[in-house]
Amino acid sequence: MTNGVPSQREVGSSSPAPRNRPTMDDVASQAGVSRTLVSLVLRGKPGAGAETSKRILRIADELGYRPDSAAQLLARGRSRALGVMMNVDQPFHVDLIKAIYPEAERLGYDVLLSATTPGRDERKAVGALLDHRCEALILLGSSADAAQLERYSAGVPTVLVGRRLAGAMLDSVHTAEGKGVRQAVDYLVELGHRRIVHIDGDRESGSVDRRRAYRTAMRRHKLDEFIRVIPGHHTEDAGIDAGQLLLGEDDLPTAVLAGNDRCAFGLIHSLSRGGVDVPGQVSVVGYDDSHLSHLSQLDLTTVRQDADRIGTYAVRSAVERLEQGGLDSREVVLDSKLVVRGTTGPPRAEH
Amino acid sequence: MTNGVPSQREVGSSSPAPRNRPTMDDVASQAGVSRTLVSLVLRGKPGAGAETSKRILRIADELGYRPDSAAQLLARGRSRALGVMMNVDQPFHVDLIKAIYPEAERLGYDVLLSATTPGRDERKAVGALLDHRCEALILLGSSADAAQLERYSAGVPTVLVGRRLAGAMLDSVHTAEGKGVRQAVDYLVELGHRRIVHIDGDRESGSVDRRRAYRTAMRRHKLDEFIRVIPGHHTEDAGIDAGQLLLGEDDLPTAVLAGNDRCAFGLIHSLSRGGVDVPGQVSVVGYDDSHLSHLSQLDLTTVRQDADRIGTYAVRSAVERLEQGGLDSREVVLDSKLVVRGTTGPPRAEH
DNA sequence: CCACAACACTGAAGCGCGTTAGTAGAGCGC
DNA sequence: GCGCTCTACTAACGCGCTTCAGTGTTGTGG
Repeated sequence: MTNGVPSQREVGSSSPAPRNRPTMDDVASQAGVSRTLVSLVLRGKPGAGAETSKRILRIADELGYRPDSAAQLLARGRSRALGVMMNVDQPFHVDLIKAIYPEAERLGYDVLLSATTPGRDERKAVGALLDHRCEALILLGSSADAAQLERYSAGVPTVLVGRRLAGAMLDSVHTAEGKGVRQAVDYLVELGHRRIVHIDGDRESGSVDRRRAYRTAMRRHKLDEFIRVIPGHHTEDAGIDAGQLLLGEDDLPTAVLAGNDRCAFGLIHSLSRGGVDVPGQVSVVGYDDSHLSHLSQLDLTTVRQDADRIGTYAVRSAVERLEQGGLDSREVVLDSKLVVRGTTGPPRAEH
Repeated sequence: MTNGVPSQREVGSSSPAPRNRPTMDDVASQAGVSRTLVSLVLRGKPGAGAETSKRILRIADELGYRPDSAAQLLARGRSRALGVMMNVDQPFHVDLIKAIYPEAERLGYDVLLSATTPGRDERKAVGALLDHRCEALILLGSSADAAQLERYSAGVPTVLVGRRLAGAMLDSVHTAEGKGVRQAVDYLVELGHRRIVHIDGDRESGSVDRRRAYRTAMRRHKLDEFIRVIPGHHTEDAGIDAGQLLLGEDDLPTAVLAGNDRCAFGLIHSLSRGGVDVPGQVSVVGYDDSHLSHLSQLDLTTVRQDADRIGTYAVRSAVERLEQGGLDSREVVLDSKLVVRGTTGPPRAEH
């Protein structure tokens, strides 16, 4: 059994289970009442006698009855479900999810998760959510174009998380990317850095703003001539590639602003392998403060986004829009700030 | 706008959108045919004329019609959806998800994701899946007890991933934990290690087997007296705690077998901070080979589980059970093997 | 010219529930 | 005894879809 066909063994035989899930009618007939009454009792509406109520509840429990959400949806015309699209290997999205669940539950909504993966693009992921009649869409790190987003938004309230869309007709929640990046640049400049490079995140969420903020901040410090953006992505691989690129050049920058933490990890990895000390020779700053950045010897200096608040506000936006049918699209901008850890330091002495 | 109330600005006004999603009836009346026919055409069943077919398809497209999966489920009595429970911050689960989606799609099934988080336990997560009438359950890293699992399994085919349940009446897919651990121990012993400690994963998936395999392997090498299991979890924090514990003792072991990669990261982190060199003074082995282990200077020696194959087999198990109604519960055991990288080396010379 | 099949299509029932309108009976005041 | 209000309950419709059992029309062979 090296690496060929997996072994399979029979381990007993499962019950010839009935596999029939009980319906409301089952509960009703068991209790000797009408289905309507069961429905009332189960939803806590008034109108049933105390005795009967208790009996119905007991029987429902005994039978293991669970309301069928599909039927509920159909009957009441709404699903009470929020659809959340995430990129399953963006640790920051994971942090967001953790904040989204409790807030949704608090407000009485279900959460439907749909992940993009290599091979499962946004359209598919969102399509799945729509098919299940989510009442609102929360898109984490969408890279869809404006037209596409408008289309979603026309059908169902849509909240864009982690990205801003100029003049769009949909809600968005994101951090003040500009501020975080500016802080990072200010800090590096203060340490004495001038040759500060930025690895960007292509079309991924927040990238545009971070790129622009980087340029602006550099200019404010009169460092126009040192502005340099290396095209990248929000992945470790992109960081590695950027590292290789830099290693192949004559002259390393003294500091790098990565597109996000993952990219920073990859970069540090390849720099270290290339014999370059971080932060001795090159300082590295990440973005997100995903929980990995605190750990391992990485100890990454990064720009913190408050996932809890972002997630919470995203849910609230969606729900408010749903329940108050507000007409104005809203942009929630949360604060972001630099967290200084161990991957940054004064620039090396230039040779 | 430091860290107080987030700024909110109005950014325009959304369309007073109709927000009415088109139904089959809409398509039917537009096309001047019956709903039945629309249903047939949209599902590619024969029985409609070529012209009419084309027209219906065109109109459905123009209207942006999407079948309502709730109604479909109700009507045809099955959801064609697999429910997957995952722990959102277990990177290994993420790898599994990536394999599950395509295989499910290939077999014509939807995937419903439900995450456990701190504050959202397994019951809740599985409950949500059941409410949506998933036809089968795929549980990644469940730590539910046997009784609970039996209960799930009685209602709907259930596949347990990453864990084995002795004599249970449900399918399971996992790696040969024993083999991986044995390889790791063999390797360490071969390098000359004797004081090999194991940090376990409490009740988390695979832990029991790994713990037992560790003990067995140690005994086979006549290292009974060095057997030591430190209670832990599959998290970085547990690794950090274990590291602190070890640092506080007189005598460090020469090698540690962590419960999984995350735990290994935490351990390495705290050892490094404590001035202990890895692998110079202590060798560390992880478990999972989650994609992080290749990266950063960690370069973790670990036991590889083939996420692709595990995910694929999990889906196949569920679907086969669903479609062939097989009666025997089956256990799929996949191979696992040690991947040697940079966190292991010969033991330090004992003082 | 009739029987019969093949084709293109339709009507109606029903999935499990929520909801609206309604009923039957008890209690009460006068 | 009448009208009234309450309480405790039920019948029936419809959500959007699939499916089963047809219906009507055309073509074919004898």
